Amino acid sequence: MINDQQKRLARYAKALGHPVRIFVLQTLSLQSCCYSGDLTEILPIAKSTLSQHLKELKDAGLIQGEIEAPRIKYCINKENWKEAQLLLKAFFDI
Amino acid sequence: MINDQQKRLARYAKALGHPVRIFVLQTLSLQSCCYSGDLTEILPIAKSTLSQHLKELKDAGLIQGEIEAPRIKYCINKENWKEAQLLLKAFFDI
DNA sequence: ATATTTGTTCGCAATATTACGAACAACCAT
DNA sequence: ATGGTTGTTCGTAATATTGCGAACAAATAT
Repeated sequence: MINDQQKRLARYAKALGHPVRIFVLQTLSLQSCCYSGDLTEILPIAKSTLSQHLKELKDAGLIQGEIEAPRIKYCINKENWKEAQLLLKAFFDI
Repeated sequence: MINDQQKRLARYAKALGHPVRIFVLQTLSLQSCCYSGDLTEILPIAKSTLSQHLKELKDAGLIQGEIEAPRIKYCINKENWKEAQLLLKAFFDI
């Protein structure tokens, strides 16, 4: 009934469905990458909460983390970012 | 910290974050309007569940309902649809 | 070895989401 | 008036989300 494209689009949209995650993605796409600590300094939430939001974005495939001990460098997952962009574009240009 | 645009974008994205709601919006934008009953016939969910999803989309401002007794005609809310489109476009074209 | 930095995981709580069936309200037709 | 159609609302249940602090793990620095 509901196809895979619709499910993937909904999955991406769900990941975008929180102000903090929008902010994180905007930050990442403006400066290509950043560290979790950079975000903790700016955002008025506990680091454990931020960690959950980052996990949410990771699970959705929109970002990826690279260990740069002792920190973790987060970047946009360009491939999936592109897919989300295309799915949303197709959706709105119906 | 987090501005109004980011909140509105997250609000729209959240509304798009379920396959059923994606399907409903696609249907509505392809045929401009439709009745709730049309969707109930196609979708494998209870009518009360569909009603909840429609309410969700209405609360987010993406659709609007017009009484055509005894049915209700649902249409895209073009103004807010446009806003969502522009916010998402700006977001991905960063 | 010990302490510091960085970020995740755990435990908990409050609230939201998703889903269903039954009951209800509004309107039309007979 | 009685019955049929349409869709919402209510009650309930299971699960997910959001958020915090404390505890933990991994690596570096002293």
